[in-house]
Amino acid sequence: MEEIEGASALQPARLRQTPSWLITQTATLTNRLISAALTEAGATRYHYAVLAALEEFGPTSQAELGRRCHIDRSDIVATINNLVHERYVERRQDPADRRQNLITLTEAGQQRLQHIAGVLDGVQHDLLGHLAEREREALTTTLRTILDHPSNPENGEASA
Amino acid sequence: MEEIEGASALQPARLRQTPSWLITQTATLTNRLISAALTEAGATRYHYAVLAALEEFGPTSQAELGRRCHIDRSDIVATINNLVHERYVERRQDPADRRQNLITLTEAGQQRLQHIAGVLDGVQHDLLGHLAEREREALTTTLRTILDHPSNPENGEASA
DNA sequence: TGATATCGTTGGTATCGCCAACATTGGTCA
DNA sequence: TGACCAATGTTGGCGATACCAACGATATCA
Repeated sequence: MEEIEGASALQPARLRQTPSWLITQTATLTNRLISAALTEAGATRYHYAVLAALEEFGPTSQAELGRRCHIDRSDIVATINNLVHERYVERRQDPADRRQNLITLTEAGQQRLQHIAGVLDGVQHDLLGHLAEREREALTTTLRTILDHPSNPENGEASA
Repeated sequence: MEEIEGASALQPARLRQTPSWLITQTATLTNRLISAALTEAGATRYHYAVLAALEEFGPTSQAELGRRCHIDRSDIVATINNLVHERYVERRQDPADRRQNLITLTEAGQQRLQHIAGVLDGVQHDLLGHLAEREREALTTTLRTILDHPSNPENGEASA
């Protein structure tokens, strides 16, 4: 073992001083852990987002689901297809507006959501378990602040 | 305007209470801003990472660049091809170890790095400019802590 | 009625991260 | 020395994520 793997992996300081870089780097790590856990559970993050939205808001159209979860309409289609196939949601046309599909969470879908949430809790523990409680809270607060700021295109439009 | 775009985009509370979700969500926003800025500049994040590594560590082999920047060997190839074509780096075989290519930063590459860094600074300002200085520092500190933790596979291997 | 907008859907694009395989080269060990 | 293993660069591919463009069907508004 002439060369230790980790020892040669010193990152350029410039990258470690670039917050936006740190964010994406952390997200890469997070995604790796989340994907591994979710893949094992046969789910994706889109699944989790959609199920969570349905639980909280009840039957919702696909377009609305996309807006709430920041997922493109076209990606919602595949996600719903998948969830329908596994009987976690039901898709039916809205009689009041036949352009829309109303997506409904099933009982199995409700349980599915609980299970996925548990998986994510595990990942969260691996990822943030070593942080002080205050630090963890500060992190989520800061991230929410960033996401709610007008620099996020999602927020800029609403005028009233 | 019967329905305001932003108003219907209320995220499920469950997502806003899941730190790992917030991280990836923030990263998505960050990537969107970064990609837009970098695309306009004709660069990618791989370009930035590689140029930064070359500036800091001098001529480096492709494999070593990959390890330092957490980029796969195969992706380094395309990145270097691109940078060579634009004359930002030079690729030549290492006479001391003919398996390796030594990648060298050119003068133009140095300036290129400065330019990209400026672009990223702008994004950073849009993204984090509204945070208090202390909050921004706490964020980078926390993210570095997460990245340096053993939950990151990159850190686990090195034993000595 | 005609113009406009929304919805679901299909299909395509780009980045990113990763993996398998191969030939070349270097180092190690019997 | 020769056999074996490791590292490198390269090619090709895969899957997840995040988009965008366009279409037909439907709804709404002037």
